[in-house]
Amino acid sequence: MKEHSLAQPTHERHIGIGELARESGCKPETVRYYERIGLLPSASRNEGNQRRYDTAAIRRLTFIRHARDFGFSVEAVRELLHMADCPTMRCEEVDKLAKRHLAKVEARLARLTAVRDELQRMVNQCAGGSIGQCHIIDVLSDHRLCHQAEPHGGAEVIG
Amino acid sequence: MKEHSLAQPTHERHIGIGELARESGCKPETVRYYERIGLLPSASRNEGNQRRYDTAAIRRLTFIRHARDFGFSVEAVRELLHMADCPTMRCEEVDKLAKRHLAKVEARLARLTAVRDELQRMVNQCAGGSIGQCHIIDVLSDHRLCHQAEPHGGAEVIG
DNA sequence: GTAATACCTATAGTTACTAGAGGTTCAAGA
DNA sequence: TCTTGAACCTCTAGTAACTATAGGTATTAC
Repeated sequence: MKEHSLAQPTHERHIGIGELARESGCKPETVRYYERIGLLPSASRNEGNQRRYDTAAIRRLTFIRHARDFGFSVEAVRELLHMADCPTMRCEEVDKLAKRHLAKVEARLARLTAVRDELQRMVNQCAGGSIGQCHIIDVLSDHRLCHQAEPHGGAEVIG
Repeated sequence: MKEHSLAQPTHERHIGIGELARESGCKPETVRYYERIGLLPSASRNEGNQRRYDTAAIRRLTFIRHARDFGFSVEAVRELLHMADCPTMRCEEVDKLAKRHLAKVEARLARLTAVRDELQRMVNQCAGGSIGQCHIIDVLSDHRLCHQAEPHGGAEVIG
């Protein structure tokens, strides 16, 4: 079965930061940022001090972007990268990280669904009069009018 | 029918910032922050320069927290407050704001659901071997293994 | 009176980037 | 070869919505 490492040296192709960014779906500033915070190793430079990347870098950045897209925090991505760099390690740790993350996503999903339902109710009940009789303002003003079973969590539910 | 204003002067009760925070489910620092950015008016002070609040302030802060809990941005809350302060205004604007927000919530919900499904698939397929054969690392490394119909959006999906 | 707690201001830190200023290098066309 | 425009460089500051810290004052309970 295949073994994957995100740091294999390859000599196939050397591209600039712009192309790397385009290929992995982010911006050059973000690539430099990831280098600064140590998610990407310091890139090699050409004569004119510009960064050059090989396919290993593309793979590593794609991994990072993909993990970020799944909602893993930068620190979690750092851990995942570290683990992916040790292919002989047992994968229980990865699994634990993924499961913990899944639990967070599910909690957030439940909360967001409740918010959606309540917003829908609010919007549906708007009769279109003056703000003095507006149901939306009512719901936002008075916690007792809220149909949600659970109390409101933090404001970070949506982002 | 009742009219609600968030700025009615009342003289029932005067409480400190700690109690206000407790009653509306946030921290004193947050209350001061809201005052600083103008969501709450400058509070009156007692002899010793400490903020005192009446029930109107409790109502206003509850409104703010509730709207934030629903995921409205601070700027949207500022608009909602402004509208709630004019009870004779037509409520179309509030309705528009709520509907726009609902659309955002629904988009986010769809995305988060897709992420949840993929995470679940990832976790379920973990056979518990070494990281070299770990399916989770695979999925994160290789975009082609991802079952999602839509391309990944930004990393801000989850917060 | 004293000690614990609550409060005050001002400033800096958080997350994960993004944007800007001001300057250098590269690639293509005339 | 020269020139122009895009891409690149570093460094610093800005974003959202708070949160935390430092260093000091006020209030309250005993």
